[in-house]
Amino acid sequence: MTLPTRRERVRAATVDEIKTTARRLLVEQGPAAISLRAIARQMGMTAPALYRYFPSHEALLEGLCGDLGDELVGELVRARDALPAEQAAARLVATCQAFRGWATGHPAEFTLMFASARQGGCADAGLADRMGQRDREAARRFGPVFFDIIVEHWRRSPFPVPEPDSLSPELRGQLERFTGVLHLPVPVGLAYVFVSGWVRLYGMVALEVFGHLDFALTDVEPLFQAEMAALAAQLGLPLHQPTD
Amino acid sequence: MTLPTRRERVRAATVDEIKTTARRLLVEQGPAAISLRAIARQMGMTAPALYRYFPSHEALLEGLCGDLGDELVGELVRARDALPAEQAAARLVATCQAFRGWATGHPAEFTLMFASARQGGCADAGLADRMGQRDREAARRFGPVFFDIIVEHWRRSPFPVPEPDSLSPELRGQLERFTGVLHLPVPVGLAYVFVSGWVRLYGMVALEVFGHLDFALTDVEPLFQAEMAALAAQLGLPLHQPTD
DNA sequence: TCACATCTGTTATCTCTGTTAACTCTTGCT
DNA sequence: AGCAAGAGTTAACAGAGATAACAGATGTGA
Repeated sequence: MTLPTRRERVRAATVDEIKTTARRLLVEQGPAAISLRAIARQMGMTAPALYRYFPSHEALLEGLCGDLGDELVGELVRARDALPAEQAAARLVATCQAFRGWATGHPAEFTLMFASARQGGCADAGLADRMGQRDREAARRFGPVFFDIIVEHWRRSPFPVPEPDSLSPELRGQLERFTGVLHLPVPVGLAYVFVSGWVRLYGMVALEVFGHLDFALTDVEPLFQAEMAALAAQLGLPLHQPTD
Repeated sequence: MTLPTRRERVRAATVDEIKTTARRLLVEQGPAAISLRAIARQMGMTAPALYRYFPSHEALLEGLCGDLGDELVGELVRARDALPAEQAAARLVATCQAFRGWATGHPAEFTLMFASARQGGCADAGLADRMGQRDREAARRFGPVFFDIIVEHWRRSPFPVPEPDSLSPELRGQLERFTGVLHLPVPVGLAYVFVSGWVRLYGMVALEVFGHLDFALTDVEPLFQAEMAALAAQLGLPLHQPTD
């Protein structure tokens, strides 16, 4: 654990400025505007200089996505810790609202992080690299945040979850492996509640940000509140949502 | 209603070949490979010739998305009509499975259609144009397909839906406007069931295609079957899913 | 203090992209 | 036959990512 040298410090600062500039271009002019030349121009540099900091344009975007992920996780944690640990259900709802708030407040960033095709599963395994697979661990980092809160709530005040027998063997096996990896002594039904809820949360937020709900709704807020109320009820805590 | 002239026919055929070629490039080499020059090369033409058929690269992608939408809607209708109209709940489940099947079978196409940011709602109204807003009516076309089936099922065998009073005034107002536009004499609760279900379906399929579920599941199929069973149960018809 | 090596930036250049203008040839109609 | 519209070409421009070769600055050890 040695101190960073002076060079390392200015280098880190430059890396940070590059990503900040890239993000400003993303927000102000869209993803297509994140070009090495534009970034360099904004910084008073020339494009090839950026290759001293990132090996490629794609690597720069990955770095940006990493920062965005850190920021989003920070928002979620902040929302969680704003409420006392005893009110775990309220914490979960607040964290969900923070997730939606960040996504709708930063649609360009959300799209960059979440709207890329999967890694495997295609007929051609290498296809994902050619498609915009930015942050392979985007959801890998946010899902667990919610799961942790759910587990914490369930420990404090257990609520009914599906019985193991009510799940198909294949699904139960996968969910058991998931909870097993995390070394958490919780019922599989809780994992199912989590995954099912994560699907609902992501679906609603993504549909809203991508504008795929405005064929029916002009404002997603009421629907979101209703779903949050349903979620709270499912967690055994009928929550009267604050009309913020 | 006049017959298409010979010129119009060969022109339509060329337009079709352009979109087919673009799609092949998309599937084989990713979205970045859909360049005018690559398309023209594959067709034995030069790039500027394509401007006789599409005013811009973006317009070409929009046209492609339109075709993909037609294909997907066709798949959904085919899945629906493969079952007798009396089994409306089974029809709905089959249509959902067709949706997932097409999305997972055509991840590149699905991403192109559904993973673009919204039109309005940004601080800057013109931002959406700079972001990849391809088919503004993508979801606008698929949602209603599912809603029609739900309405049909509800007419044949009404199942319990949320009471109007259980919905917040804002949400109820929006849902009433939605059903009102469609001139369908159905309860608002049915619209809520639809929107909520559409969120779950889209969320699950998008998470699967984008690879954002593999932190917990290696195969989404069992989860999907479970959710379909839950959906069928909600519709008043406990459906024993076929172990395909 | 001097010398050497590393780091950070430059310019020049390559191939590729979307796009436009100007031109040629073919097709179809009068 | 003649003429206009359509469909294709080549040439060119600005901008993209990426690489190589070069120029100073920075930091380190003799």
